[in-house]
Amino acid sequence: MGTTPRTPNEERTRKRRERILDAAFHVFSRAGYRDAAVDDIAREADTSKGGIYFHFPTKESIFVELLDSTADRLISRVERAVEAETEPVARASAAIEAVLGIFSGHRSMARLLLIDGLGSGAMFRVETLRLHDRFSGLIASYLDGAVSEGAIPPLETRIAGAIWFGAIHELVVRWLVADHPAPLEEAFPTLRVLLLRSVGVPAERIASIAGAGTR
Amino acid sequence: MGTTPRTPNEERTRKRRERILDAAFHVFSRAGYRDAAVDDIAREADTSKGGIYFHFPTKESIFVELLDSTADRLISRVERAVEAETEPVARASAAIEAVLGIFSGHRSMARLLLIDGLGSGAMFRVETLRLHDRFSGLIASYLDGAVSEGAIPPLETRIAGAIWFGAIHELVVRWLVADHPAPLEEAFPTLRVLLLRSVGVPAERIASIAGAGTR
DNA sequence: CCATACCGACCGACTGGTCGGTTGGTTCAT
DNA sequence: ATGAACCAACCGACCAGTCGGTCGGTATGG
Repeated sequence: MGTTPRTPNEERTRKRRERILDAAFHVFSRAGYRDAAVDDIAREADTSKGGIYFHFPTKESIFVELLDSTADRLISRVERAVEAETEPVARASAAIEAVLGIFSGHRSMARLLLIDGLGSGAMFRVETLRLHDRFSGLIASYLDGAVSEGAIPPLETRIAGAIWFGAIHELVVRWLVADHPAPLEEAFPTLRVLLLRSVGVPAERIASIAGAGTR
Repeated sequence: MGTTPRTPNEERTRKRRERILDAAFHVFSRAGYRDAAVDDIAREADTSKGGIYFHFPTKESIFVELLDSTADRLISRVERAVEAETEPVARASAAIEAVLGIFSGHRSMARLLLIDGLGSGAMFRVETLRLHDRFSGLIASYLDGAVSEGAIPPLETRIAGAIWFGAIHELVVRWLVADHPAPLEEAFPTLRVLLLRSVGVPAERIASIAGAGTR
């Protein structure tokens, strides 16, 4: 699509942008949006503030682009993991596991996505909530599938999606802020059981999926 | 206890502090911590910046004191609501309802407690997480009670507490940020069913409590 | 009853520093 | 040589915290 480097110059520009975004990612996830100075990003990207403002109109635009592309990547990875399963409850379970696994392997990504978004200003709150919506919408769609296949009783899947997301969010945030790394996957079995039970998956079914999912 | 006003001067000082805290509460919950200038608080409290710095050492100290006292009040209100019930599952249900009800009636309190805390800086993240801990610890203790009375099967109540808190948190944050007020209590029935199911409360018991709780 | 001294509470101008964004000039590939 | 890419220096706004000074009330003592 738009990724074809017509001239070497365009390629160079693309590389530079990428480098700035990478640096911004690191600085933001280390210091948070407010405390990250554009000069810091410039230093980390081996460029200058002016150089950055040639490629991006505002500091905010860097952050938004970073949030969006990161969320895109994350969601597509979850979707890919879920495609491996066919049965709706197993899909939901796979989604939970995928999210925890990805975050577990990318602490700073998690930090950026889940904590810094709410960082400051109405602007960001809206942006971050859009992100929450994408996730919980994804979950809700799996739950809708499970309902229509009769795997679980009918329920307000929008609310359930939000609840699932909130539960996962809280566990990840705790893991992020805790000093002791305390492996995130450790909480997965309990989380899976609670979430599946919450939407009315029968106990036997949970047990059977548990066998496939945990090891 | 310490509330005896020895001299009229002490009383006056106490009043002044209180007035500053009230103003800070309003300004913080309107603008967020970072965007709230101490001058703004001074204006709202009908005093001056110097006046504020006579009573408080730093801007941060105002915020922390505000967070703590607000959380204290909130938690004690929840505990009082829960004391009315004796049966452990009903207690948990009452706790959920109480939290939603209180937040519903105090939007700005909720905003301050749940959103602005994560606002900025590691300092605050720690402070806010302490608050999350208090809540989810409270929930965990109710769940422990339910487990020991045999009302629900054994489970990792710490994790379950975090999950419950995360679920509630997410719903409240959505309600806070949404433009349309969309009554918070509306989500309560779904939330209660999902949370109670998640910890293994039998369906009949949930139904019986539902009758007592919703109207 | 008044005058002097004193003090806690309070004020607002100022300081020091930070940081987003701009600008005018320079480098470099083509 | 020409324009895209880049840079260092700079600007202006903002803001937490400080400081010298004011003021209303209270205590003292004559």
